[in-house]
Amino acid sequence: MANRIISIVGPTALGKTKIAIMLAKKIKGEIVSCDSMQVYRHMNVGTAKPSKEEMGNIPHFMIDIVDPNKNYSVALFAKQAKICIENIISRKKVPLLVGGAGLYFDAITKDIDFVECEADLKYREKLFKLAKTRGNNFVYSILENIDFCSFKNLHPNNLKRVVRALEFYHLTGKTITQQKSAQKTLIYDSLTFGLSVSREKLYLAIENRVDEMFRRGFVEEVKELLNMGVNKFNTSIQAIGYKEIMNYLEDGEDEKRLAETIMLIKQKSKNYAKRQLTWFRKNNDIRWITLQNCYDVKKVAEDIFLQIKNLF
RNA sequence: GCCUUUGUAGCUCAGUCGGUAGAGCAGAGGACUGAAAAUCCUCGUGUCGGUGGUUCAAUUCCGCCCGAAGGCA
Repeated sequence: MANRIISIVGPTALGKTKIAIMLAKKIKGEIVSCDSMQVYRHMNVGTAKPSKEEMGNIPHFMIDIVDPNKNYSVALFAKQAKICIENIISRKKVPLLVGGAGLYFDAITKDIDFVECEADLKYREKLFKLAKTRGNNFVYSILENIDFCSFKNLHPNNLKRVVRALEFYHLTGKTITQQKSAQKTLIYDSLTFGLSVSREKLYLAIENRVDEMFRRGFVEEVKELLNMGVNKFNTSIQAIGYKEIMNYLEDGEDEKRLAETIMLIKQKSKNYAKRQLTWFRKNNDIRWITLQNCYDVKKVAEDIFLQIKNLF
């Protein structure tokens, strides 16, 4: 029997973090963040990371574990998060997996088996250049004879994935398709709750959250990152908000452009929320909780508690 | 008051030498196995500002009206 964990997923800005903390207090839970950007240190405001006070005395894992000028990946996340979960279980506490990063979530709950395979940046670069000179279709066509299944599934313009599929074969001699089919049985049995609201309310909540981030010093946070030597090639700065503010700062500050930047960030966040929903909606194991009000965090925590209290 | 420019999709704008129109963004839906807050795919009928006129046919040409921007007085 797989180990039981509780998960809370859903689009950004619905209060997953707060709900998880409330729930953790009721069931002796410990939180494992499932977020691709909260892993970075010094990125607090823009990732809506919970503060020490908000965390209360609930232990949090997979937050602040890597410097923003270092590269991180799902594979590393999966490896480290599983260790965290094991430790929590061994302490007889309940692991609460919380976050909105779909692939990261699947990596844990579907136990994706990432074989040892570092990135080969030079090979990637070579393929990208090839695509530039000879076109996306040319690189795409290379894949046809190597991994026909991926070839069929990928679109030629999705260069990033086409290149990754080729890179994977280049490094391991196996195809991504072969890796996918070599699934193991699941280690964890996740009882997963998904949060949702009407699109209108979701978008409103996102706008409010972005405004709040700027009140809390989002711009200053980005400046500090730049001072630390973080640059546009770091994965961390690709987070929504960070790259936009970085562009804004490059041309000198100005009130009108700041307003435009804020608008842009709101827009990108909405686009992202939409993608998160697309990811989670296809997951049939999720128990959806439809919020009437985005700020009624307490009620949702109570609701989830009622559904799980008999399990522990 | 006069002159000029301008009014086309929710927004920014193309375009039609007269045969009722299309991009980007937004929006909606979808994909996703080592960058994933990334990357990518699909979806475009709108009184072409209003109203008269010319014409077989006007969003396109002409007149008038209304709105916007700029210039001259």
